[in-house]
Amino acid sequence: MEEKQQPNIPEVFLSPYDPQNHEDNIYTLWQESGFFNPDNLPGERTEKFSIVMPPPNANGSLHAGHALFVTVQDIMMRFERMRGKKTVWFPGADHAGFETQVVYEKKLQKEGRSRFQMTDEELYKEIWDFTQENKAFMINQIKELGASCDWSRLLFTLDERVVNVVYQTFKKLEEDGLLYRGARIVNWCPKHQTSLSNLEVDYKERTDPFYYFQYGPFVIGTARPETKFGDKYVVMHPDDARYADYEHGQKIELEWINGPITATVIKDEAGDPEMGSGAMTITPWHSGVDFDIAKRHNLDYEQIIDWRGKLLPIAEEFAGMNITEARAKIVEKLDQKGLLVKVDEKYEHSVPCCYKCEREIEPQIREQWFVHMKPLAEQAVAAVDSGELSFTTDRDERIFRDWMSKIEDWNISRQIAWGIKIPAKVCTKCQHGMVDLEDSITECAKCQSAVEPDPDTFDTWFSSGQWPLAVTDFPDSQDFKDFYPTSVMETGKDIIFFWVSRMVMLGIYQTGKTPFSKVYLHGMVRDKHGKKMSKSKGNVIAPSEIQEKYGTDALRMGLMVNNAPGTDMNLDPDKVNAYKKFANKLWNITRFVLDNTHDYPAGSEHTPEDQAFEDEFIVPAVKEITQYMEKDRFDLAAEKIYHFVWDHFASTVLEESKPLLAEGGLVRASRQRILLHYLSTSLKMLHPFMPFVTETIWQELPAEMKDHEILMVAKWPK
RNA sequence: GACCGAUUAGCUCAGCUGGUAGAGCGCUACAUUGACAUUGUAGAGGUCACAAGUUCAAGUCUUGUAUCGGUCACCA
Repeated sequence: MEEKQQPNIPEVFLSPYDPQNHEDNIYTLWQESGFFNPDNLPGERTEKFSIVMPPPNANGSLHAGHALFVTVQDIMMRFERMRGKKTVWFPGADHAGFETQVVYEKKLQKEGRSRFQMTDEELYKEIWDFTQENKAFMINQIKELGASCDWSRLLFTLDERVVNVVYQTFKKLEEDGLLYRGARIVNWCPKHQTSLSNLEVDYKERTDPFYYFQYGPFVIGTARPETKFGDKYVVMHPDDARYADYEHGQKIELEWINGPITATVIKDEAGDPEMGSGAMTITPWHSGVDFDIAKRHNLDYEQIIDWRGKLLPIAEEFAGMNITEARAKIVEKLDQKGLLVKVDEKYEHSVPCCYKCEREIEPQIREQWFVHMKPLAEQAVAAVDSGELSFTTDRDERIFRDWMSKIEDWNISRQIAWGIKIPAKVCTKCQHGMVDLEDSITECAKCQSAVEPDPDTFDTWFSSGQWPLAVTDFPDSQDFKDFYPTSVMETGKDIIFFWVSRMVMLGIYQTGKTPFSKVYLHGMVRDKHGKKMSKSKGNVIAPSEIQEKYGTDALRMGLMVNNAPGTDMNLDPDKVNAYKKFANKLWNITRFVLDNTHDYPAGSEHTPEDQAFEDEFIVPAVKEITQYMEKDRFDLAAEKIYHFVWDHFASTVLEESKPLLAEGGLVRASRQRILLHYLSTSLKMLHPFMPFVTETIWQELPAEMKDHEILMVAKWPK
């Protein structure tokens, strides 16, 4: 009884583990050690291991998805660091072009302001200040998650180094004939006043009326009567027997919305005889399919709807109306003229919408920069074929190949202020575009007319696609030589096309090598019932709140255990709580071990029984866990360690040790040795998952137990 | 339209190359001045969606069916 009041343990173990008391200090310890930086790591390290962090958007606070990727990548980093590799994790922050501008526009709206009342320069300046503030906040949150990244290598996606790489690539694409500027159909968002890439368009299911109109001798169908003012071509399949009497190019006089017009018959394979009457009119300015037909036959095209979604003067009495208002009135007028044949009220189709505001996309023709993707995609696929690039699941590889096989040219121009300026001049007369990094071009190369700077910015993903190059400081730096290609790209499966595929293509394009040799994709983090987290549902789980309540280590374990890679995972606070208890279990195990080993005679040998015990249990456990780690099965490794520590170490080894320790002599010493070995092995294997509590305990252990004074760089057990 | 995934305990999910099922939470009973109540012990609860096939043996492989979910493409 008396002895219990003076246990032989550091005082800190007398009360339960409290994460709040230790996490900040431990992170400071790591940071001050300098070991986040590969140049400072102890020992000889030849094999390299590097990860480029997907830079979080500097426009808000971290969500559960961030917590997941930080955890997964930190586990990879800590594991490889302990295995003696020269490790570096490059952190970053993303200006996130359109995303951030949308966030900021909402903020402006709340304040009763609008981006359209400001100059681009004013807007840019305000968003800059906004992101810098968020960036600092966000970096702090990443640190709180325990991220062992090298902050001396932090990069922001608008830093000069990034801009330089992007400009060099832009120039090279032009020189290689892979870049063109042209008037093409783009996805135009009338609300955000910018074009979007195909990936930024969502298709929404709608049921709308579908109208059939008498168009001269033909019946044509449409869901969009408001685009039909300029339709003066009627298209049908060349083999459609119903229209055999009509010649390609034949002119037909007919009555249309605002009076008589002359229509021209066009025979084109795009006409689908199965669809409606088999005849259709086309609106090349506002439809991709129609645009292609018009190009094939060199037809005229004219803009019907303006950039804000209102009808232009060609609509005569309907000019200035927005399209939804005009639609009903146009139908009414055609009906009065006896040209409305019938209406199908239940026409189901999907319409393209802006992925941010859900407003319908209005296809428009606009001069934009495009990149020819096919040659780039071919190289990317070749890298997968050769094994230079691999995916952790076959499924992801198939998805990647499939997308590459039907890739289309990429519109990289955006009409937003918040982004990297496109370094180009545009002819004021013929619209010819010229790449101009030096800002030295003063007249059009084609027609010698005056030029002006291209007002547009790059699609964020065009610069993000070159992130591994910028981060490693392509082309001449030591980092580039040491760490490119990086070891693994770990990111969300939702951006495999947006980001991963573009990095692969542009990385190979610039260096001849894939930017990373392996792709590990994680799924979405959902709430405990598998529902998507959203502010409107009120089920958003903020990582910081979980950390405050259960500790960072518990959150990390909760995100890893029982969550197979690549699948969506549910975050349940009760599950996190289980790992808070686990951290405390480890804490109390340590308390018991230290209390019973203070008199351990250093260097004493095992009894044969204890040696056999070690061989039978510790050795295979370490082997199995290490194999899981090597296969990126952190979910299985975490669970295995959990059971090793709780069910085997605590419940079995420790309990069985109690009588043996009481025996004294060699039996006691041998058992002490086992307990110490179990403890240090457990701490090491658990460290990648629960870095804070394991390092906190490590700092309290006697020096003779450690192969390095900091657990983060201690040796992974064998 | 094309492709993909899922269907395992009350809930949310693991289960690798085939050998009669696991985790967390929840539930029941008992214990407890003991390293730890952020505990321990014991227990209830699953014909692993359905059908057929391969096999000595299938949650695990093959085929089909049903239900749910996702991605891509497209529509005059």
